[in-house]
Parts: sequence; structure tokens; C-alpha cells
Amino acid sequence: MKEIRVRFAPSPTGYLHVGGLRTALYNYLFAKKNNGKFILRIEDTDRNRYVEGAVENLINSLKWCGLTYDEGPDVGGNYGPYMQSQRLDLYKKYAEELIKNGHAYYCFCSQERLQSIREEQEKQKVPQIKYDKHCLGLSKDEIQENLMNNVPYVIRLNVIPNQKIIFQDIIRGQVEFDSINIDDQILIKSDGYPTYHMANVVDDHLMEISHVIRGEEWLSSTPKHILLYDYFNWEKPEFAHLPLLLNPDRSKLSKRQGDVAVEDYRAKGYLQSALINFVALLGWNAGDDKEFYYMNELIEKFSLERVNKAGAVFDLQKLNWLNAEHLRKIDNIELLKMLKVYLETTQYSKLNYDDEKLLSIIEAMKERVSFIHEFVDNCKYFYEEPSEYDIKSIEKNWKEDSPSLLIKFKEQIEKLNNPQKEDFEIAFNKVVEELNIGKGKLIHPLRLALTGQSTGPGMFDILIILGKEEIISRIDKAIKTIQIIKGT
RNA sequence: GGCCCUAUCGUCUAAUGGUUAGGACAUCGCCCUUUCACGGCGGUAAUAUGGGUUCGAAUCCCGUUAGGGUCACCA
Repeated sequence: MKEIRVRFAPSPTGYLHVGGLRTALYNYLFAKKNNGKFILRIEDTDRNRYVEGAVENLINSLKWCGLTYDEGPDVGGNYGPYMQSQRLDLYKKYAEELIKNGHAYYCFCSQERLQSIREEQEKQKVPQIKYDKHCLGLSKDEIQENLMNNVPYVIRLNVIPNQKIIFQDIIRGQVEFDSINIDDQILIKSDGYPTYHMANVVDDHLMEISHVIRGEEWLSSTPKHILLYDYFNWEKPEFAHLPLLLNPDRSKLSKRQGDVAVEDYRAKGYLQSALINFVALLGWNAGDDKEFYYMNELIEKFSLERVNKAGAVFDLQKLNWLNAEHLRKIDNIELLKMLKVYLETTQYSKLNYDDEKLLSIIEAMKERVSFIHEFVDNCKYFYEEPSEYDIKSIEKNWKEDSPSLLIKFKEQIEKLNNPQKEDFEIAFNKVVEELNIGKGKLIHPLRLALTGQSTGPGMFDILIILGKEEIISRIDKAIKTIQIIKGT
């Protein structure tokens, strides 16, 4: 059997789009599943859109996602170079071959003439605006003369009209087009660079790509590619056109309506395993109820036949849920490393908490967060004393006798020497029993005094993390501050 | 506008001619917990529409509607 070879072929626009990530991922999964090769090819044939550092950025995002490729610009391979801008001679050579066979021709028409053709056709309301094949009628001598005089030219595909072009798409089944609707596509631009269609077909052939897996936006240009394969007399690859990723309003996923770059999600603290899991499920499922996947499981289960036809809305809520799920599966030692990295970027970088303390924060918060940064943002009271107290909680939980209860509790704490979690528990119970009150009467104002809010981990987890001295000082401060707030 | 693709809960989807149309996210309620979260249980919620074919249609066919893609010397 022929070797499976697939490619991800982005143009370097500056970042990796999540739609591109999904395309890359499906290519990767398909290759790995079938013991094939996954190739990265950079389609940088538009000199006007050159962006400094775009390729490096793309490669970084791909690597962060764990999509390692077998061949590519920075890793090499037997089919290189993998940057189209370094393959210009090849495209030229094949275009000239097409000219010899009559399947392509030189076109010397100016932009102005093309413009006026278009306007004229628009006026006449022709169904499909097309080039009028004017230069196809040029004699050999005229062409020679133009070339000698360095008249700028492009090379166009000579499309024969009224032919049915039929191909099988793995996802969509049979798709039919009529060549009457296909323009004499430019193959080589006047700057000598190829257009997408030319470069793509030549490279896919030369690189022995077995399956072209790409976004649906390419479906309607596939007949052009089919024509090229036929005119070259080359064997065609299999095609699979993936459904699009959509905004919540069902338009094509765009920057205007949220983040589209992989690096944005990375910067916001999304885990790569969660992003991959989420994106994999946008348009594919294994046919069962499983939704939590790691990459190796995706590889095992993936098949193109189970990819959906309809576009999928990129739903942040589900991504957030998956992120939390993935986060909870990470062991605490690993979380500790991640938390320390994050802390370095915050105002608390000079706190120098020891690992034991950070580990207990992780332990206390793990079921309550969806992101690493929430080990800090959702419980700042572990890193600094509260600067304000939740007003609703004051109204609800701060009673006349709250200060005296807290003072009683504080007195018990002051007696403790190097207290452990159980000691706090004993001290707490002692106060409650002596005063013969419900636990809530003390727990609520205590939580408010120590954290400034009414929600969070168990009280004794908070106590042990804060420690004796901090508890005492926070109780003192809270009593003073809240009395003032209540007074006004 | 031409051509092409698509259409199941708000969202992601399952059901490839016979199911009380299933699951997940979100949402609502209850339980657990003297907080919150996690967890458990339950509820609301879908086959766009009109015709066929068939004993039987979400599923096959045709029309309509709606959405999307594409029609560049961009990819």
C-alpha cells in the first residue's frame, strides 16, 4: 500500500489561527493513525503579505500544541525545500511544460484591460465574470516579440469549457462542477511567483502527498486543481474538505468576535491538552459518549469518515469546562511548577512562599479553579490581607456579637504553639461549645474577616494556610475596619 | 448575482429506514456541604419547511427557506 503523506500548508500571516490548528490537528491525527508522515509546508508566495517572524511564530504555536512534523522548513526532509518561495524555478518549469502542451498560455494583458473586461461583463450581467482568452489568440511571433521586449506577463491555465469535473471528497462524497464556471486561472504571476493553485498542485505532487485535508473554503477551487492534475497527467491525491469553524452568530470565525490565534489562548492560560481536546471535537467524534481525550487517544480513535459536514461554532464555555477538567487531572507537583511560573509574572513574585504552602493552596483550590492563574486571582487572600470586605456578606453575616466571638476565637489561637490543622479545629470547637452557639455563627464572620469574602475553601484549610500570626492580625484589622463600614 | 457546500436541543454532537430522538456544555431545581466549588440526582430544550418513496423517514429523492464558502497577479 502507498505511504500516507499529508501536509499542513499555511501561509505565514503572523500567527496560527485556531481554524488552522484544527486543520493541522486532523492532518496530524490522520498521519499518526495510519503510520504516515505529517509535513509542514510554508505557502509564502505572496510577497505583498510578507510578515517578519511569522514562520517562527507559526512553528512555535504548532510545537506548543504538540503537533510535531516529520518534514518541514526547520527539520528538513527528502522533498525539500519546504518553503514555496525557495521553489520558484520548479513552478516556472512546470508552467512552461503546460504551455508546450497547450494547457496554459502567456497573457500580456494590462491591469487596465482586465479591469475594463470585468466592468463590461458586469454591465451585461453575465453569470460568471471570466477572462476573455484574448492572449490565447496571439501568434507565436507576437508572443516572442512581447517576451523579447520584456512586456510583463502572467501564465494562465487554458480551461476548456463545458466539461464536467467530478471528484470524490472523503467527507462530502461526490462533488460536481462544470468547467464553464472556471476562469482561466493565473498560474504564474508577473513577479514570477506562482499562485496558490499552481504551487499547491505542483508541491503536493512532488512531495507525494496522498491526502489533501484542508478547510472547506478550498472546495470550490478544487476543480482547478483537478484540471491541473489532469493536464499534467499526474495521479490525484484523495481530498477531504473540513467544515468551517464559526463565530457564535454562525459567520466564519473571525478576529472581530474574539480570539482566533492559538497564542491568544495560550496567553490566557488555556492548557494545550484542553485546546487540542476541544478543537478535535469541533467537527469530529468517535461515535460514543467520550469527550475527554488526550492526544494519544485521539490518534487511536480518529478517522476522516467520522468528520462532520456542517460548520461548528467555537463555544468558549465548553472550552473552559474542558480546561478545568484537564487541569484537575494534572498532579499537584506539576501544578506547583506551573503556579510558580505564573507567580513570577504577578505582584506576588517577591513573596517567596515555600513549596509546602503553595501545595496546600493548590490542594485547597484545585476543585474550584479552571485556570492556573485562578490559584492566585480567585484567592488573593492567601497572598495578601484583604483590602476590602464584601458588602453583601457584611450585611448578611456580620452581627452585633460577631466581634466578641472573633475575639474569643483569637484568644484561643493565641494560646497555640506551632499549631497544626487539628489544633485549629479543636480551638474552634472549644469556642463554639463554650458559648453554646451554632458553628455558622462563628464560621461566617471568621471567613469574612480572614478573606474579605463569603466563599472559598474549607475554613480549616484557610486557617492552616494563613497561620497563627496572620489570623490574629487579620481578625484585629477586620473588627476595626468593618465596625467603621457598619457605622457609616 | 453564478457556482458549490450545509441544515437534530441555545452550543458541540449521537442515532447510517423501526429509539419514549441519546450524551456533553450552558441553564433551572433538589441532594451533599453551616460558605463556595467538586460530586450525585432530576427538569426545560431539537429533527428548518413543503411534497414525495416506503408498512414505516431525522435518515432516501425533489422543491422552498435559511446560513456559509467561493468567484483576485490573496492564500
